[in-house]
Amino acid sequence: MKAYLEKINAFIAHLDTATLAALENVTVEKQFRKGDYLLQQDEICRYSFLIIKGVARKFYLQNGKEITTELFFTEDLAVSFRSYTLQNPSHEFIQALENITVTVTDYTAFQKAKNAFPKLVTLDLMMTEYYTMWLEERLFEFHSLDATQRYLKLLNEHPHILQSVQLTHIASYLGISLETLSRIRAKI
Amino acid sequence: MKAYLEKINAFIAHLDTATLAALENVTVEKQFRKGDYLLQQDEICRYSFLIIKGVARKFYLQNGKEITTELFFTEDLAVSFRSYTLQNPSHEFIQALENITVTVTDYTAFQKAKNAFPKLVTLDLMMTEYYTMWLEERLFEFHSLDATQRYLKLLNEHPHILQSVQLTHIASYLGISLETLSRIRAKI
DNA sequence: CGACATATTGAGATCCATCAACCAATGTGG
DNA sequence: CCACATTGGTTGATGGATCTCAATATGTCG
Repeated sequence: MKAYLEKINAFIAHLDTATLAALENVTVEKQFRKGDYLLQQDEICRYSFLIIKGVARKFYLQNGKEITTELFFTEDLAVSFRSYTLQNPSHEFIQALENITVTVTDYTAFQKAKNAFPKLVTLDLMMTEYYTMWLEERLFEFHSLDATQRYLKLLNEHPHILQSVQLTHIASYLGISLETLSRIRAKI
Repeated sequence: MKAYLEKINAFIAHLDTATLAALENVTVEKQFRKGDYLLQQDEICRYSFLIIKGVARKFYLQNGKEITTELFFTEDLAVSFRSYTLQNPSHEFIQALENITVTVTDYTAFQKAKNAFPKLVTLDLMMTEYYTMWLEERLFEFHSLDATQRYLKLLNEHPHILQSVQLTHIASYLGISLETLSRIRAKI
């Protein structure tokens, strides 16, 4: 599946200059400071954020508790998918966990660019497919792995995660309590 | 989100005749009998199956046990997404749970049609987005709902499911044991 | 009817959550 | 620079949700 990311990057690299220019035209580089919100609940997700450097997370509130649903690392595209796609108010937040650098793409501008440059539709499709496969993988984890296995898999995929994401968020992301995570770690 | 399905149908309804013809050219109607496999493990998923009538399921094997990952009803598109997208061998099966009618679309033919008729790329994107939002919803269920809540939600979304899907498959789909499902049902 | 698949029920074990106490590191105001 | 609050993490005790195994019941179909 990592291979598919390379395919996407190759696809971008081989775009004609006009399409590439159109793509670059709708993106801006931007910085956020640790703790900043890239998106707040009830806002419409009007931008996608490609992480250049740093870590962010996506979460929502359930009875006042934060449920972390996704962690974003370098090369990940941070959006609230549903809000972005439907241009509806989001029930999710996106927050920088460190000072981060991102390239911001405006939804409306990108849609217009897609109309003018059809290859961008293909690109959009490929990126969506990639996210979809990732989601299926994550669903598999919840369906078939216990807490320890999920933690080990995460560690395996992101060996340096402990340096940038606190255990509270990791536990929430794994769908377990902080205490359980702590005990899992103690046992290893 | 149901609204998005309508948007997709409206999009299809308003396609120009040439594109529409191209779309119809790559699909065939077909029947399967109860128990038949639309896709087997290790096969490449070379077709998508739009369910016209009947019910099917997708599952994989884990230590010889069948884990049902998705149930397909009328208007659903039955594919092993990853296998279909990457044209890799599938680790999933797709099986008819009743005698079903589907429209089969050939992957390669559809890709070619997309090259000739760009609006089909947009259609593909929309359908993928729809599936993606569905996946996010399902992930939310695993992340935040207990077994009883998941069952009630499923019943609510598919009131007639008990007539066509046996409890064994429903339990597996919900990520719980058959016994637990039986007890949940007894309590209601 | 007999046979096989499907579902229910009971008992015990296991995983994980919750609540509470405690600890360590960090930061802040006086 | 110290006292103390705050945040993040650990550890212990207990209970609840769910699993597993086994026995029983209820189909369903040749």
